[in-house]
Amino acid sequence: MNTERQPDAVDAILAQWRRERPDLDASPMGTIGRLTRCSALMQRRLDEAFSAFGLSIWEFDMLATLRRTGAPYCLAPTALFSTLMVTSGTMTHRMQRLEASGWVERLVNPEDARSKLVKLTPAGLELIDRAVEAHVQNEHRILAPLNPTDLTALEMSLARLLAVLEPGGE
Amino acid sequence: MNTERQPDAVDAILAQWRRERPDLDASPMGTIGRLTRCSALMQRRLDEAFSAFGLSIWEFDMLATLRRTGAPYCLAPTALFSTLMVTSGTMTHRMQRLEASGWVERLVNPEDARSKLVKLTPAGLELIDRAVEAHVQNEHRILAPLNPTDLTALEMSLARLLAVLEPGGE
DNA sequence: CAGACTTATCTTGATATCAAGACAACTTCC
DNA sequence: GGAAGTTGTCTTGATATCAAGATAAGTCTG
Repeated sequence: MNTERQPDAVDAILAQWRRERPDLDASPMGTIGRLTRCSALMQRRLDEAFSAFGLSIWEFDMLATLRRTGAPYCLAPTALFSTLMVTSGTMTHRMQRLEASGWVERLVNPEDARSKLVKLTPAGLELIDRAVEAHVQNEHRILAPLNPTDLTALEMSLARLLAVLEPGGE
Repeated sequence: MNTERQPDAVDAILAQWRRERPDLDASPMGTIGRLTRCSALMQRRLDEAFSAFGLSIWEFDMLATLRRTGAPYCLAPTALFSTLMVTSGTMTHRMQRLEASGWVERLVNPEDARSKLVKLTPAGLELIDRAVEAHVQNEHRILAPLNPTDLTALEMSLARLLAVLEPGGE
């Protein structure tokens, strides 16, 4: 495998730390710095596709989570905020916004009166079905510059890292 | 290289999409989903180290950026918000907070009266020098479960992805 | 079945962020 | 040197987020 590459912004940061704090082994800053930066830049690229549908990232995530559970596209708030890694208070706010936009509705939960279920409306279903197509196309476009070998290596490396980071991941 | 692994949360999401939308090739969702999730989980792990010093992530990032530029630990606001990928308004707010905490001070810029330079105070320097040590140790600890081969592969994959995503990256 | 505990959600108050616009200080170009 | 354009920062107003606490509904035990 070819290991040559052009220096990037993170290399410059590492060089600064080597000069200022030669006592530290800052190598993990390179890995983690690139992870953070890749993720931030990726979110911006993804947002470009969502905004064409008038959706922000969190709106897309909410609707997509409901969509992929399958008919009747309905979940309890706890399932949503656990999956999406936000607090219950944030979820309350999000549900109110999406309900006001007409993309979800709240239903009485016959099995637990503490919950009100969240369900995609027909308009929400139609919207997310179109948006997810554009989203997947956009993702293909973003990753297109990577050749299949590099893409597979990236996939595998991230899976390994995720296994290390995932709560309960051993 | 061993390519076997246990299914993770992202695999489950991909399986849902295959069932619901078999017409879509959702494979990039796996890569990008893991990237996003790794980054989010990583931020939480990093935050644990910062909070021991009473610092939030953005406070650490600000002080560390000033620290690694070397003496006199002084930058113009534009250099800071460009590096840290936030808006100028956010930077104004951050500088006010750090100044109130006594970790930075604002100086007249002799070369450009539109700027007031931001500089680490002695207290800020002392704090970030301690915090960055703990931070680097923490990063080593987080990545320790990865063997050297996997770590190198991750590093290389992220560098390639960053080159693709970085504005002006070709 | 009643009290004690647990769980699911919502409320409240504080913050951090951005977008857009205001404004003053620089720079360019006649 | 001065008008016109550019740049660097701050202000304003709207949002999204979290932590911590409140509240109501479910569950468990004796």
